[in-house]
Amino acid sequence: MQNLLHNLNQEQLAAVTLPAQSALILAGAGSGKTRVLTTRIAWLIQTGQVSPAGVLAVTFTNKASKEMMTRLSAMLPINTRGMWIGTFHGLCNRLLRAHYRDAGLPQTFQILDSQDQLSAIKRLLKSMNVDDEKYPPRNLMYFINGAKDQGLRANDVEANDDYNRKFVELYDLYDQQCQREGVVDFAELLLRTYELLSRNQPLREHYQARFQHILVDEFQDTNDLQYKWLKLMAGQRGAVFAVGDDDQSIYAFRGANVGNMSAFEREFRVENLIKLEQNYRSHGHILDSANTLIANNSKRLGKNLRTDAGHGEPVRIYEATSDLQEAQWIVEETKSLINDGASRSEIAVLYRSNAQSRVIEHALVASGIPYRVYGGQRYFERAEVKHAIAYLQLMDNPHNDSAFLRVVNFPARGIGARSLEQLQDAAKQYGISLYAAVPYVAGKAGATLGSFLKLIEGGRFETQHLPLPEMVQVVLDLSGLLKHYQTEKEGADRIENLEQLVNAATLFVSEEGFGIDAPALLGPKAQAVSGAAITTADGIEIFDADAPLATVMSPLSAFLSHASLEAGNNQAQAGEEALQLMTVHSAKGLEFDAVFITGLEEGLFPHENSQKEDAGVEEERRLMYVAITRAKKRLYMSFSQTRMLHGQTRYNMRSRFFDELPEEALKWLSPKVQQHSWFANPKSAWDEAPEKAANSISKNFGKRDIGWRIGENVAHQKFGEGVIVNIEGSGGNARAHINFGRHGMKLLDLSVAKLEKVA
DNA sequence: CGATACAAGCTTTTT
DNA sequence: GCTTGTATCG
Repeated sequence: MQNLLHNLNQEQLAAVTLPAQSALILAGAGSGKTRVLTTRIAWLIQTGQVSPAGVLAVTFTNKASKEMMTRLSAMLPINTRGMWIGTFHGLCNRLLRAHYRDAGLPQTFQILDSQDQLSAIKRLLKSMNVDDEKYPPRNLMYFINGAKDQGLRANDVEANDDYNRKFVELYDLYDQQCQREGVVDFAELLLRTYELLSRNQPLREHYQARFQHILVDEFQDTNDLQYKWLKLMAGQRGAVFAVGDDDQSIYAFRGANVGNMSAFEREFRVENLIKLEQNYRSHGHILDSANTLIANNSKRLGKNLRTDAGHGEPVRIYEATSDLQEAQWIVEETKSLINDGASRSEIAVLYRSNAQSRVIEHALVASGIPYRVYGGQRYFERAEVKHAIAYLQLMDNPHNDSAFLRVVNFPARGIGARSLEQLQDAAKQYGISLYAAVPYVAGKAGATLGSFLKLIEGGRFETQHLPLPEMVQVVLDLSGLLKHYQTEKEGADRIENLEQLVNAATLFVSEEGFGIDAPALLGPKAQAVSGAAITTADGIEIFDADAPLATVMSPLSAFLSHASLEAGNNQAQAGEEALQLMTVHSAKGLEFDAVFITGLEEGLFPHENSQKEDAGVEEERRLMYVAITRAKKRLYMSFSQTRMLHGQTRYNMRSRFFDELPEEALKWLSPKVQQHSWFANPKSAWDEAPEKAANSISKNFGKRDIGWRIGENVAHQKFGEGVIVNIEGSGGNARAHINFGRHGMKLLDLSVAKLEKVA
């Protein structure tokens, strides 16, 4: 016990040892949040207040839940694998597998990832003859997910016009299609579980009694449904220990509701609100910058980070003439950091949007600095892996039409659009899956389809008693996927990825505790061995969704869930010591010795799409706050006068966030005010497109007489500072397009407008 | 049925 | 500027 609690500061200790009531922990960046969470669990168990089985710990990412289990294993001499620690989705999957009948799902229900969901929606629109120009599939997906994230079914959604009524109707049809195919999307996992527990009192009471302590990580990221889910799980007695930071709420765009924090405080009658404000990560100037910036937000629970480390170095700010030059500068600074002994993996380059990485990557390649970009394609999302998975899905649940369509003619086996049209007609006519409709197709098409059906059924028969990895290997061969890629020129990588799937299966089997006998648990027997059956007073039999997973689902079903729920690492290039490139969003939760925040320009960061709503800019500011607080020792910020975006050169003003930082913590590397001539940069115009450059230069020379230049900084009485983006006309008729940042783009008559030069 | 051409789109993202 | 998705040709 002494061991467990020593090294905690006052605030942390207070949080860890709170009584068994709901509590809210406001944990600032770098304040030891995960430590408090895991120590709390360990302390509860060690002091005998709860058994490991009485703890439910919920996170958002697999990474976070793994981290929690690892740390907990180090603190306690127990097997954490059996504990209920996981993501919202992972835990719901487990519950639904155990109670699939009550939840109204087939035992082998499968999980759609976002890709699958979108294609399912496209398929629905097509079969319903809906104009996908008028009702874009993507919008329908947002609509459906948005509704589900609020806990709303189609008939709960209010629609006030025909357009929305159509969306609601399609939402309903989409749900029907999923039900027919035995598939659920991510939001459905949560909603189904929520509905299951709302509806089924004995089941609800069972879990409510079981989980006396519920701990939630990153609480600020919960959406409405997750909040309701927690409320339901906790019941009247459960103690919810919520850890979060309202200043780091950056996922409102996908349904996260920071308001859940204050709602929680109220509705869970929180008596203990503890703030963790001691920061162990960043030096003073960096922290001051973060604090000063975030103070500009209005809706905050209120928190100020402090550090014992001194001021440290000032925040370095650099103004580049072009995005190209900004990248160049990053390379130079990185080189000198490495020269001074910095480790490449301890340096991060952050940007607001992915498109910005290209210029930087270019410069890095040219200079030979190894780097790693986060956010690329993930293992289970690769086309060839998805194909292999689709074969496995069909063997486990043949009614999954998405899987069927993905591989029915891949590798090519002569089943074209015409055959499929016949098949789809038959399926629609009888209201059955494509797989089930195959016997209804006559002629040659029917025969070819029939042989595909035999392929799947043969595969299932052949592999039914094999351990999972061997099953995967057989499917790779039988499907013809390996052969297909062998004949393809660039198939080597794909074959390697496919072979990797066998390894992934092996690893999965050993990690999740599916022993060699696991296939014996397939089918209805699975429940009989769980040994956790409960009979309630009303005689309802309940099987507790207890670990190991092997007791509630077959290895194949489990592996397929795993593939959907954990798409795998998204690090592009693994291996050596490399510079870290990522969006600010993906940097959340990470820390680095040195951090570059790049592209700090009005329109980019804060992003233009966010500027319409007030709440939008506040979220951008929180995003900036997250970015700043990633840095331990050194922080750079940069912006550029010109930037290529969507194939066009844009002239941006520096971000408003610079005006919200404490001047005394900053050091401007380039003069704060500089001549804004793009002639000054020999690379920008001349080298790239000689013709274009000549044009704009002659244009510019032509405008000399008006006294204004493209790219020049100006000030307007009403609109404030802006940049001249373009000049049209000449002499007394000259008009200028001026980007006033937060006031937008204006077209002003130069002979009339009262403009001042900003030196 | 497969390969190639052109148009449209384009913040952030985990599960 | 580049990627993605569909339309058309062979």
